[in-house]
Amino acid sequence: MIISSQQDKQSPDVCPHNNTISCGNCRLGSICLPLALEDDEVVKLDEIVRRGRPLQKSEHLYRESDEFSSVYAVRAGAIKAYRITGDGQEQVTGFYFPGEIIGMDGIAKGKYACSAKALETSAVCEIPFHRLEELSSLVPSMQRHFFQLMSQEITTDQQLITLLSKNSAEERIASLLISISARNARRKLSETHFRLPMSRTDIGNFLGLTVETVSRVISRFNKQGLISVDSKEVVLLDLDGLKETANIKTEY
Amino acid sequence: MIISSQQDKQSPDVCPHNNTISCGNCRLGSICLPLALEDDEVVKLDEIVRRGRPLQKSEHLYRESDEFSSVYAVRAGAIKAYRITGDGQEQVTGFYFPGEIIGMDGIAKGKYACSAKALETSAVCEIPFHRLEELSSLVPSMQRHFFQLMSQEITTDQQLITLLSKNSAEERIASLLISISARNARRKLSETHFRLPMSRTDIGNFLGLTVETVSRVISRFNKQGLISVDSKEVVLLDLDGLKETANIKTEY
DNA sequence: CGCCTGGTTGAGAATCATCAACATCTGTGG
DNA sequence: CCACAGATGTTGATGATTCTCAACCAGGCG
Repeated sequence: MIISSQQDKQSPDVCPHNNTISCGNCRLGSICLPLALEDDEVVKLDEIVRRGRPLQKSEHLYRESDEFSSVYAVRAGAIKAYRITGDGQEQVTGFYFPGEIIGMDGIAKGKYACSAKALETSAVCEIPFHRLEELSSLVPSMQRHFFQLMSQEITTDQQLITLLSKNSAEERIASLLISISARNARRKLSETHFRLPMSRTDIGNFLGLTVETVSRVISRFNKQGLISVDSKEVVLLDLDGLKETANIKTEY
Repeated sequence: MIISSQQDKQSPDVCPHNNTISCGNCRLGSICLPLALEDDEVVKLDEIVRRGRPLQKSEHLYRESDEFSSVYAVRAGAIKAYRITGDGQEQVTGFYFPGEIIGMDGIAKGKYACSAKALETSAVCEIPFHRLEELSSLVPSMQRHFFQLMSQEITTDQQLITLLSKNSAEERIASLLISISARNARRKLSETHFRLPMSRTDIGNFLGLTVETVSRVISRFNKQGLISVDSKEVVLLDLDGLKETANIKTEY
């Protein structure tokens, strides 16, 4: 019932009642668990999930080379994963929205391969990995589901590889907007009106572009009437036109 | 004992005695299974692994959107994984050498997300996924190992993302050479003398460069005395210099 | 022998990075 | 409440890296 042992005076803007959320009644369930689990299996999952205090903006969930112990389901907000290159630059490897799982890169070596940082006030469900392994052994559909989640991460990464390798600045940025739009739609949010939680710099570091190029392209989309931008608020005015300029198979 | 029911007149250049190889005596075991399995567990694994006929050069192991059924351990040769982009270009997502596992991208959707094609005469061990799932449920260390393999694939992809996003043509090509060198070393082969199994075009499609650029950079490395090239045969003359040119944290 | 694929090399063009100036936003302290 | 500093974003001018187009060469196979 009381989750706040390590929480204390730290949760200014999240309703404490949220702590009573369980996987059974979480409205993200269908995204984070697209799988048909039996009721008692959901209960088992619930027992291992830890719902901690919310993360403030720019707070770290974990850091590169921290000891790996858990994967996390994003419950609210937005998280970016990034690594620092040999010469000190930041490579953003992904943005994670509610219903998505982060941290699976840590399993291989027992240390996280990326750092994870909140882009805005966020909440996550911590899933201790050794408990998840136990549960996966007992519940085949759980094991299957987790294999699928990891495989999904692989194919997502490969789409990004293709994007970076083959597509122009305009195509990359259009693709990102479409991806965010589609992920919003999955959560029953507007697929045309939303707020970008990340900075232009983050977008550039994700898409392999400089801030200036990101800014220019977004301005251009704005002038062309494809989108309407007010700092981080975006309206996709012409989703079809945007998909055309993205020039990729859009399935996400 | 007899594996060749579907094989017949098809294995011209592989010694038939190879068919007696088992996971227990495979000299790649320590790469493909870095994990301490008990003897009886290895036997169980052996029972589910299918060692089929060899693949001829440019033969497909599977194709994008084929129904997913198995992952494959490369036993000999080299395999490339690739996908075709919306506008018909080829994006190579990885090269797979003996001891490495290919096909895990198919788990998420039940269909392979890439095609896999032999770059030279190759042999693979087929591991039917549903059998692997069963075994993973029974043998915790097996489950753990497979989670780690998938996680490894994720971090490898993320390294490629970083390479594509932040590094110049020279850095990318130097990195690829170093990666191949390191993977050879892991297999107790020369880390300085080897044959590139893939074409210049494949390298370009992997690294997000045109053939011309690949060719030019390789010629330049040759002139600079970093390497010595004779078509596909490569000698890394100055591994340290190459690592400097690569300018990345080289861990693979 | 000659074709065809794969590879090399050159010249010019295009995209994006760099450098620089300036605008805007945020939050802090007077 | 305003002023200011620092961070973040925008816009412009210039330049470098890489792509494109084109010609040419080499080797393998019918």
